[in-house]
Amino acid sequence: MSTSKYKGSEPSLGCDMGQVDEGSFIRSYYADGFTAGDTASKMFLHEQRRRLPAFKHRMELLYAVEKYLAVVVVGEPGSGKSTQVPQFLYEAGWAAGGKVIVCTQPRRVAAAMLAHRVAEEMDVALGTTVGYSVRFSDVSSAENTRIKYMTDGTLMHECLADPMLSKYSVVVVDEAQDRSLDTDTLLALLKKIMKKRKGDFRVIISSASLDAERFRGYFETNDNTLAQPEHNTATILSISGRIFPVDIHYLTASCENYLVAATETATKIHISEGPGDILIFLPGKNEIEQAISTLNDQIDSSNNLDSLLPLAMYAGISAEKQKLVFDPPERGIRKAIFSTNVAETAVTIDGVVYVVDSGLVKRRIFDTDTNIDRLATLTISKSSAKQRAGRSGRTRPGKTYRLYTREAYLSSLFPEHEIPEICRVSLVPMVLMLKALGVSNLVRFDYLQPPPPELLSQALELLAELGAIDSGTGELTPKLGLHLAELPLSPELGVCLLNSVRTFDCAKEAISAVSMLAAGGDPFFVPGGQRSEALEDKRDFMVQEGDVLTFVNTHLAYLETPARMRVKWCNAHFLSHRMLDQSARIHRQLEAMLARMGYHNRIRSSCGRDYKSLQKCIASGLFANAARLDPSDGRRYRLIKNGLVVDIHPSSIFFAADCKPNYVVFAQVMETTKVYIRGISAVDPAWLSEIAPHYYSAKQSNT
DNA sequence: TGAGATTGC
Repeated sequence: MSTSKYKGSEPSLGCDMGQVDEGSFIRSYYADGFTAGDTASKMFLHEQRRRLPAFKHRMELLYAVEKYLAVVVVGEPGSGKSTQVPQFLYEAGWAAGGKVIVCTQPRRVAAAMLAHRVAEEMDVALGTTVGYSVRFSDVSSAENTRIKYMTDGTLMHECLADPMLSKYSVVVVDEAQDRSLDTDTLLALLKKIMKKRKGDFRVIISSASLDAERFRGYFETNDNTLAQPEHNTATILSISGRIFPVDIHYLTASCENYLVAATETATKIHISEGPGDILIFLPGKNEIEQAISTLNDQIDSSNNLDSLLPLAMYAGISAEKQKLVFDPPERGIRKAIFSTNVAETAVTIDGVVYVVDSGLVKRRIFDTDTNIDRLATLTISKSSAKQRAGRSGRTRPGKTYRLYTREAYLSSLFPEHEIPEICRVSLVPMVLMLKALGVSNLVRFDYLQPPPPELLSQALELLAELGAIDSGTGELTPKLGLHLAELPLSPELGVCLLNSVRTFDCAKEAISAVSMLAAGGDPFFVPGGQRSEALEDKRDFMVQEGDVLTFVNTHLAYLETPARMRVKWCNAHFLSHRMLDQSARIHRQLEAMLARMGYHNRIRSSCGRDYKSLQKCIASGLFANAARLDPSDGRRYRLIKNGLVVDIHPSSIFFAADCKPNYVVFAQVMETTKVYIRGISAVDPAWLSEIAPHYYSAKQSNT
């Protein structure tokens, strides 16, 4: 790199290499297309397996699992731990007697890909000896599957039906360093199970970073009736990875505008460095679109940037655009992929040799003073920065350009780790799960890391308001509370759903409403060039009662469209097929769950044109999210619970309406550029006190 | 009046 802005490089950094490492195998699986029956490829796979670093530690691992109840495996990326550890356990007999070895992942795709890979290595059909089970797709057999990949959320929910996880002999919790709320909750449950199952159960915690001692200490117990020969119950095992060096470059002085710096760095890499794609980490979609448009202008006005191709990558991007990101570029073309942190862990893009890191991320922060989520742009942690850098060295030595100084990086501005979710998100799902499993004292519960008390009390308060927790005993209410723990929904939406079959007889519409809100709401997209056409189309679906009924209308129209026509239909109406497809899957799952809960003869009930019962049903779950039009202003609202002034989100049908309803309930409130409410439904204030007298008699004085 | 990070049951 010729630029003088950067200096020095750091000693090489642990990062991915693997020809067969976990992350990139989906590509080898699909692209190379070698099949399990092919002798040459079988030998190739076998040979690859033996070359993995994990293979050298096979005996050591099996010895540790024999001797200790909990083993923390520290394996660098590319070590093969996620594919090999379950196979070693299987070969050593841990699946004997019909027991199952389960390996959990934080993300669905990872679970599916790993199962594909391991089935291939073991030369079995997927869904037989090796399978996986994630939301919406169970490719496993209750009789035959011995190695099962799952998401940690799925396994956690299995505890409701089988609290001792009695089918399983070993649970491998992979990627534990992610510290998602589900992972932390699952680890706490596994510790309880480990103590109760007296020696016939093992937990393996697999983590990439240096949190090993925390995990080991957590699983260590002094109960010497549990451990085999010694008094230890937990140990640590390290597996080295395969490492390509990554050169890290820092700015010599902090930059004023990171977007300008990002595009400049990309063009300089393009002009002065060898082949390889560039991955640029930016905090959000807006920043990405802005950087790409700047870069496109530069490409248009310059002769030597012809072969640079800017692309965008973020979670909500269309399948079409996503394909461009993953497909290899044409010969002689270099991709410059501007991405959010999806590319940090969730997806792997092959061919990346250069990384440009803005050092920023957008993250949701829950403000316990106002009970409002804020989407804030924050400095990443040092472990995130290392993870991002590692993305440049997956296939050969790489280079990473950090758009901040080395001094800044080493300072406390960049924290060592991300704050784990248990300390910063709503704890409602965890509280429901623990209560459902009979944990009565949540404050004194044995967590891996105790959550802040404000978050715990906020969750308990909300659940009590909704009637899921008995405020006298503090236990889950027998029917509502337990059902809410089972449903894959926020408790507010869960209450809407259950009330639709219990009281309001509008299940058909309510399932649609809840599925749409659970899938993220707003299915309408408004492309820059075709604003008026898109808004015109949206008007056809609009219902004046509000966004939620508009979503229901759209969802029902989608379901009535024949499956093979749906993509086309969505494109023609400026609707997100991804979102509507997701809500249709949720819809099917919720119908099935209601039937299993004994409401099978109520799930077809429909309110038809009687929108009032549907609106009341929505309000019955969202009553605490109520707002009143500010009469002095006529376009902003005040939250009834705390008087906070909020704005209508521009995606709402009420945003541009001349006459706005006096009272509304909403599905979400979040502070971005302003405090916005979205997923809005008009209500009659009399319904609120009718539906939730306990809530509104107490709060009356505030309004 | 003017807009969005990400994952999961």
